[in-house]
Amino acid sequence: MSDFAPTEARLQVTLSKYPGFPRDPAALVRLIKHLYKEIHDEANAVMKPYGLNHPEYNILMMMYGSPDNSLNPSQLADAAGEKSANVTRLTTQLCEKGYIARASSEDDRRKVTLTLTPEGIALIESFLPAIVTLLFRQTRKLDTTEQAQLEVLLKKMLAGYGE
Amino acid sequence: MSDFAPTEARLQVTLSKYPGFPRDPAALVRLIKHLYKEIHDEANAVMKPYGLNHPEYNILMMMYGSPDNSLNPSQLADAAGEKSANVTRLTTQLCEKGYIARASSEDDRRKVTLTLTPEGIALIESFLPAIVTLLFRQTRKLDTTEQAQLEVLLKKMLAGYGE
DNA sequence: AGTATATAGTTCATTTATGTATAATCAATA
DNA sequence: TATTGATTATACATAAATGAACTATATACT
Repeated sequence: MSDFAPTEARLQVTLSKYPGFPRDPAALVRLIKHLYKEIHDEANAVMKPYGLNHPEYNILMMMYGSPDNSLNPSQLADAAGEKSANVTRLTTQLCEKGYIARASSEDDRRKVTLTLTPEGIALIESFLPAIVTLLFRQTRKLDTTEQAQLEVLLKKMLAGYGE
Repeated sequence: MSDFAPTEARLQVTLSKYPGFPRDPAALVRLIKHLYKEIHDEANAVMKPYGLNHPEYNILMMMYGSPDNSLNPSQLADAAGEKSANVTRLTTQLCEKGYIARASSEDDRRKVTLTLTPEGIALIESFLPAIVTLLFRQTRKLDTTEQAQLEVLLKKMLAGYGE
């Protein structure tokens, strides 16, 4: 189990040295950091047998979450939280593997349309059972009410960014 | 403001294509991913004037959170959530900048003791006001009760990992 | 004591991510 | 319709992170 107690002890020490340090906000940020690290590492481990890593998984799932299985690179960057240069690299790899296809848009020829191929969709549906298992495992300490509460609070916190 | 609505729409589409997909766990994981990205980017921006990035900030703060301002590389790796090879690189940089000092332990000569220098402590205390401001800003949408609730729920979720 | 096993940390090769510059296209407007 | 200013995506150089192999020291076992 991931133990947060050492982090709390460090926050106490920090507070004793620098009394103005906001303990609770810092604890939240550190918790999110820890959780993200676990999520990232575990997703990487689950995807490895499929020859993918976590960012590639994200790219594929963002496209799968689109009604027509396709997005532009900039939409993908936004959806997956990747820098655009990184999206180019990741999608190039996925194209080379045959999971997505590139096509230049007709309406705006600056744009590129990326679409999941049938092989890409088949791949996604082959790894989704493992992902579903992972997601349940990662949230199993929270009942459905707590999950809903947590979602509300995280959304609220997210609303404080970039304004 | 960071908008989570597109993510929710994508989850709906995913659910329609693959009904077994667990909507709420996936939403939580994606929220944490988004939040971490914001935290990471904003911390990088705040630290840039001090010639540091987010991981370097973390290293320094983990040491500052220790009573004697010192930790071993392996403790640092654990505390900051970095791989040990990365800790070597980051701490070497911070040593070169004069913010921390390396010394080999006396009791166990395999171990290395990393300690904040007076310059390192002075640097930390010079950027902490900006960090405090950032932390308040990042959590300003949550009142103190909500922050406490969120902390409880995140800790509970974190407990589901690595068991 | 002597040998195996484990641990701490670093090094190095490779992979992954970022920032900046560039090319192509579009939109507005003078 | 030419010109200017955005926008979209990519290329390229640089930086950061990872995994695997390696060195040195400590611990356990017989």
